Amino acid sequence: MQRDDKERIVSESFRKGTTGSIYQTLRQSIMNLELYPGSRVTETELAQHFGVSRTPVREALQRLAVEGYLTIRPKHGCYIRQLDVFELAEYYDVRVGLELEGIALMGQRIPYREVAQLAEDWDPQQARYGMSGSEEFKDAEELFHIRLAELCGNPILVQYLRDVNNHIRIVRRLGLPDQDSVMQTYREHHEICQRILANDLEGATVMLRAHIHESQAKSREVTLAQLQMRRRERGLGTDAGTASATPGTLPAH
Amino acid sequence: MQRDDKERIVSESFRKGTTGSIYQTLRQSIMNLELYPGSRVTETELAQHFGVSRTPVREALQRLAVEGYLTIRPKHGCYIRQLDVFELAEYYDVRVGLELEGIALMGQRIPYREVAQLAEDWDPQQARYGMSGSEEFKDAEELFHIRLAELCGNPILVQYLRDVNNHIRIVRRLGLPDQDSVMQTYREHHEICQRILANDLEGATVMLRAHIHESQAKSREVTLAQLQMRRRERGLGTDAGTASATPGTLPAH
DNA sequence: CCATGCACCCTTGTATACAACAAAGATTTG
DNA sequence: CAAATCTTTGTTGTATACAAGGGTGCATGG
Repeated sequence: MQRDDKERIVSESFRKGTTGSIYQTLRQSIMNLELYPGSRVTETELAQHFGVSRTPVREALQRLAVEGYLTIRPKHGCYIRQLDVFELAEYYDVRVGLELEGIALMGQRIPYREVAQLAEDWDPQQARYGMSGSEEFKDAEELFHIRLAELCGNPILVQYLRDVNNHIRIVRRLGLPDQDSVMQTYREHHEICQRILANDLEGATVMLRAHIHESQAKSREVTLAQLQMRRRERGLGTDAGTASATPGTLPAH
Repeated sequence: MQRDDKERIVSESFRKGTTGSIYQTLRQSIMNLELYPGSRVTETELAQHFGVSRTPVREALQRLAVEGYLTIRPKHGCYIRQLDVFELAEYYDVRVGLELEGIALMGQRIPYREVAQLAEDWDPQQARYGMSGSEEFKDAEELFHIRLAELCGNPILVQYLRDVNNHIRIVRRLGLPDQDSVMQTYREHHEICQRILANDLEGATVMLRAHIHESQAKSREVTLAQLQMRRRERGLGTDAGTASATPGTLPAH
């Protein structure tokens, strides 16, 4: 019937209602590292925190487990998924595979108009300097790659790319890029579009691959630094708070 | 902690227990087209059939929905996902992206021993003719691609490839290949390995791309034919049985 | 002091009861 | 007769009660 049921379900049925909001809140908390990787959460605990029964909490947790955000140890508890620098690097490589195939799929039928629009959006001349270091820039950066992939006309591929992005967004948001990085991103995005417009798909893929690999390298640094920092924080705090994620660390709803 | 939690969860926690067995059974039924695409199932119905309460059934359905095997219309029912030839083609293209990146990731560190083993397994000289048209051959064919991908050393990529395979396995099993197709598969698999061993990654990717595209084309024919056939069956049968999947169509447990 | 077995507690897994909502059909009214 | 509304029925969404299993700590014996 529809091509992207997965996304439909997410937005329509899961985002509304008790289960959906809990799922989303938990996912955000994991993303923001408010729920520290490796810490344990229990269904009862979360149910009390959200003021609902265990049922919707359980469903949200099940879903998060399927999607890889946490691990359910049967009859024992849920553990927030660990950040693993190697694993994150692997996600970046998957990104490369998907995005490059996206370019390749454009083949001869290049959607010039849309690519030109993207190129314009990322014209270094028009770079809004206020965006450096902001969340807004991170979102825009991620969106560029999604948009580009969408132009290949393969919704399933985009769906997978979104999934990959969900997993690396945690670290993607950690580092605040300096002005130079922002400008470089603008240049690279712009150049990639230009290559596509010039029918040089080969050149575009080479650039895109390099571009993602740069992000990969940066993410690696940032992750290590962040983990170090958090670990130090934990080391200083009371040891009791580290074993289980206290409900207080979750945002009030 | 571990790299492939997703797979771990599947095998450890989901496959055992009530929820797990129901999940697996339903998934199989969907794969075998025993639950016809588009038909509706209800939680109560399935619970009665399996002799359990709605809870485990519900969890299994939720999971199948997240994984894209069915669509949950809120407060209305679950619909088995439609087979869509365009969508299937898209999954094949994602496969291309992932598998090709897998080859690329081997880079300079080619695991010669393992590739050589694969090449030997698919030596056309040793082709077991009895396999033609058998389920065994389909499994082996799918496994070849997984094995090859595993050699790139990126478990996450393999995980995604497995997910893609889960979605196209439905149609992959439909057509029974003739002797010629089997031999051709042997030759191509063998040749791809040889290229890799000769350090000709470029050549290997070209071949692999063509190889998958052939499967894609075949799957397209087979799907169309199968859907036609099933539709004719449905047209002949009682119309009552088509609206909802009767429990009788599910395998006894 | 160490190993081993046991008991308790905590957490998940399942069953059941109830509430809310949507769709389809009956009924009423213009 | 048609259209709109109300009712009824079926289905999912949530809450709660109970069952089962595993982990930890303690006691006990060597």
